[in-house]
Amino acid sequence: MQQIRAYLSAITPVSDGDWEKISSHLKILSIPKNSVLLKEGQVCNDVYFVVKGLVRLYVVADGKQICRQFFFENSFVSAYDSFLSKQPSKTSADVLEDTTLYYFNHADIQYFYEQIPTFQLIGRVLAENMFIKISERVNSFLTESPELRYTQLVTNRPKVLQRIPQYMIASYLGITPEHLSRIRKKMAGNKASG
Amino acid sequence: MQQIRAYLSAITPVSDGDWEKISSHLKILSIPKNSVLLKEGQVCNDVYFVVKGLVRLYVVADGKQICRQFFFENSFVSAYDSFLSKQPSKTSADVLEDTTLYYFNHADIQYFYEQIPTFQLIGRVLAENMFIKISERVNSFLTESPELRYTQLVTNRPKVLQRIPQYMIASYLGITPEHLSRIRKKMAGNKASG
DNA sequence: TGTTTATCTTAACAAAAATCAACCGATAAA
DNA sequence: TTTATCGGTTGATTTTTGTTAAGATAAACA
Repeated sequence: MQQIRAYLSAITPVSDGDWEKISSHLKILSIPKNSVLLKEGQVCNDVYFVVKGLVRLYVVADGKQICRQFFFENSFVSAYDSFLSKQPSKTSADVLEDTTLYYFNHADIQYFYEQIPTFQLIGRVLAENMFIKISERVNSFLTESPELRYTQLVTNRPKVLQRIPQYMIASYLGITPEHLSRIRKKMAGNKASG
Repeated sequence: MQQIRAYLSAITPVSDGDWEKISSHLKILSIPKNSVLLKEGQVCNDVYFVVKGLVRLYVVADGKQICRQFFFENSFVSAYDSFLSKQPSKTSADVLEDTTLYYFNHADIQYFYEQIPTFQLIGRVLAENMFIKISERVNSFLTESPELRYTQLVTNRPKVLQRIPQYMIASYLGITPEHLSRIRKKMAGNKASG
């Protein structure tokens, strides 16, 4: 639980009183690998904080699951568009390992916004940070080849390589598993000869 | 200027006193077609509101300009990642028509956050909305073909078609101008025969 | 342990998209 | 008016990526 306080404190100081208000609303959830957190069509009513394990957001297109993002320990995750708009989510969520989460719901957060003056600042910075991260993802689709996107992933997010099956990484990169396999083969060859 | 007040009031009520504080910091800028607003490598220090005309954000890759987004009348625009982080921007900005803008800088916004309690809420909602919009763009790259991305653009953002040259739209969709031309030809054919 | 299932790789082929180059039409400049 | 220039189109070709199908590896499980 102190992980969350530390996370929020990095944005703005959290007093003991404020933390009491927040922590008293936190619920904990431990679920095994492959458990579903949110199904497409449901309204997302919760924001999760990953303590242990890993959450995946994905969309289904042409019957295939396409991974939007992976969230590891010490990060917040939600189908935030659905959460904010209260519209049915196009995104689904599940966990790829045995996972422990803290979470709070829409009403909790409304309460925080009303009762904790600095929580507006926290909410803003969290949204800003999400925006910055996803902006980089758009940039990578616009300016980088799949091969470069993969090498960037290797250097910037090694955890993804270590903990997520390759066919899911392929969908995250916007390519087929077969194509990613070829990219890896090609890179291995280059590395050996160069 | 009332456009801005209306825009913000749609998020949360803006009192006369708050509006006085905000509007007294607004600066206006009228610039001709093709003027540069921000060059790659500069730190973005301003947030603009488009009164008339149209702003383009783009990145340069392999010597080519690739359009990230277009902003028409009645919208806020900034290289927001650079603005927030105060790091040199990878994104450039210019105007594609004679354009009139209101703008305020980083210090102005800090002042708003400190002096106007509800401005934190406004900043949060603006960031949330930007996040939701760009999320849809990521989704479109992950799940849609270039042809579908184009047809979606035709139906959802006709202004883009009307006011922006085709080769820029192509880069926005992540394809070459030649390919977009072929997509259009194919669609015109389908329409005639279907 | 052996057996099943999931994941990854490989190859042959097909489709999609990029590249290269020529050309057309409209607009702007001389 | 003539001449450049720019944006768009088209065709031929190459490159990239997807599809299909088969086999290899490895993990999960009885």
